[in-house]
Amino acid sequence: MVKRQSKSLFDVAAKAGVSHQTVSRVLNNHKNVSAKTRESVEKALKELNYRPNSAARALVTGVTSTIGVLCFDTTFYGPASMLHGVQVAALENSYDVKFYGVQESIFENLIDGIKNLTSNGIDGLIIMVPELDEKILKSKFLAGIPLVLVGGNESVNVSSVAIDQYLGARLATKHLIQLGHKNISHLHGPLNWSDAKQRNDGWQAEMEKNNLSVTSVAAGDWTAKSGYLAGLKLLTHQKITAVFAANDAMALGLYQAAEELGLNVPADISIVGFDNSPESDYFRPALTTVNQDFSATGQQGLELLIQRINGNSRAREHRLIAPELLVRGSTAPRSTRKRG
Amino acid sequence: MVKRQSKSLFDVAAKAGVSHQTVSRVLNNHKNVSAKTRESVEKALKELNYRPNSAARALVTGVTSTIGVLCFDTTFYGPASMLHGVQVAALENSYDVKFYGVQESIFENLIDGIKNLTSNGIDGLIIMVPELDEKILKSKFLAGIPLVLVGGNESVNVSSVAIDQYLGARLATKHLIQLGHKNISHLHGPLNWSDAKQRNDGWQAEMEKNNLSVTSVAAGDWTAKSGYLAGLKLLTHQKITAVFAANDAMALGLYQAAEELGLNVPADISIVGFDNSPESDYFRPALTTVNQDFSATGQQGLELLIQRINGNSRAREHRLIAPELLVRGSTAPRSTRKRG
DNA sequence: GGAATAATTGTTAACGTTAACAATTGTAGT
DNA sequence: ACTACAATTGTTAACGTTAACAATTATTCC
Repeated sequence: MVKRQSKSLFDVAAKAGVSHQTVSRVLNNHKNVSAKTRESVEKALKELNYRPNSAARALVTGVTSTIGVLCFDTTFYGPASMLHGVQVAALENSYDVKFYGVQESIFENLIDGIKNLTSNGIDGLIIMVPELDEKILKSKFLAGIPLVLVGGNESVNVSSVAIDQYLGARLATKHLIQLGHKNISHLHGPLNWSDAKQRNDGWQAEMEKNNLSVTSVAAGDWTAKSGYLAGLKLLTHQKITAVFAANDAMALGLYQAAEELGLNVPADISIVGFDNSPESDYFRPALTTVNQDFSATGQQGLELLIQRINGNSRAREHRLIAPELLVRGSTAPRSTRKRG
Repeated sequence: MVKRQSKSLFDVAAKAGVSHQTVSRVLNNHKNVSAKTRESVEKALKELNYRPNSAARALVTGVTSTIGVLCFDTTFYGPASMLHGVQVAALENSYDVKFYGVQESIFENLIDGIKNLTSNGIDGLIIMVPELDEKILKSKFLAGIPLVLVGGNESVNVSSVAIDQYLGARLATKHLIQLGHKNISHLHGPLNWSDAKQRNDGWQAEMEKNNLSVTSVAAGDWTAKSGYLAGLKLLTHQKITAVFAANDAMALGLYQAAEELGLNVPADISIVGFDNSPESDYFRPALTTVNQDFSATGQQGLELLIQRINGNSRAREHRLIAPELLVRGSTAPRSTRKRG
């Protein structure tokens, strides 16, 4: 509780022989400060190693130059990269970033996080969690706070940026269909995650469009292990010739299961992942996957938030960033040879 | 610049029919508030949806309940996990976390980050970057700020927590030696990273202790790709029977190179990684690697920082957390059969 | 029951900054 | 030189909180 006493405007003012307000003017680049005074103030500023007290500034202006990020607490590649994107973008726009990570994206935790972040410490908030109850957005704690949803959740009344998961899933599925596959499983993530849900929907839509059955699904939890376990079950079904996994880690687990079952990827089984994690190009075979531009997402999320903070646009905006399919070595035309 | 006008203590006080100071007492759990007034104040607090203004509080107390984290801006598994560990620990101790990520850990960037973080907005600082010039720690901007180095850097005058990279590297190397390998390469990370340096030193020390040559080394940049490229060169040397890679991603790249060169892991080449990334157990073969307890590191770093903030201990403390070797499928006794 | 003391509440000041306005100084035009 | 106006500087107040002290009310003890 030792108070770190740093120099105040008054100290600088005394040294420069001016009033504290003049020092403030120099600091904030106001015009109407004569070159001479500006110079002597800047000299004093430097000599005293003055740094502004952000709390005092925030108190009087109501502006903190800090944005809050409510995110899910994980090191999964996808969420971590998105977070990273926001952070880089914030820095470029000289905003500070305050994080609050929830271990589970349930109502109470999210509200706690929002309460914490919004106690006047931030100018705006980015919410970036796997699932989001619409009720939360109506919370009184969010009243008046510029808000942007990044990474998956949507709501008519709130600006948002997301990568089009639905499209990504369709691209992946379409690719498999074009290779001649008909029995295509989907290994989805936790369906309470909006990303998982949308990838699942995309797969389903593309399959149905081609009159293919959507009965073969398995549930994973994003981890390689869950992919492996699901794979052991899925791949014993003779008919399955391709699996669309909802992320790269689970796809890796599938590789392992395929190997144990004596199946070759891609000769016997084609596999598509999602995320384009940096290692996926070095899986053997290299993984066909869906690339997402996480930094663009972060960048644009921040852009929208700054718009809202500055009140430049009254309208809500919803942006969707298109992902792209990267075809690599884990997918091949459906072979006619019998498995087993 | 729209000032979000929230309720102040005075609004609550008026509603409850007491003075603002009494409300403050209720908020801060002071004793000597009668049950009756406390109750009515709490009612008013709730009805008005009061939330304290942290800027005002910080201004008068000098305490922000926020710690700063200066870190390297990356999504590499190691650094990202460490960051995650700190964040979780901070939340548990009800500290907020402010991040500043540098793209390159050079002097100017780090000083910028320190300036930014320390402008009175934080109670203490955790520095967690790949390399750290001792000069930076002497910077006037750090004067008086509780400080802890986490994750690799050390300095006599500053508390620190790190995972013992040197020990980890020795464990990995020793394991290979015990399996009978003699020509053991090391694929190191960027040697300006203290972690990379220490892993390299550990490998070297263990090799020399056993009178083995330390001439076969290659340089990577932590990515799988760099591991692959290095592997193509390293593994063409007939004598090499084992490689210790400085992280898991590079080890994965080595797998790929080995495969292309027609070498079997582990029959022809044993490979050890470092990090125990979640996927490493599903590399084929599963990767023998060194596990690091990142969350413990974050936890203890925060613990030390809180000690310094509270002034409980005047002495600097240096903690080293022991990593452990996980033996999996990528290492095997040196085979006597000829390669090629 | 009255004094002494403890418990509770209120009042004023302070934190360091910016905003609003007032005062001063400089400059240009007649 | 004198007025009008612009440019520069200074003074005071305010942001919302806690700290320090003062004032009041309740309790205890003889």
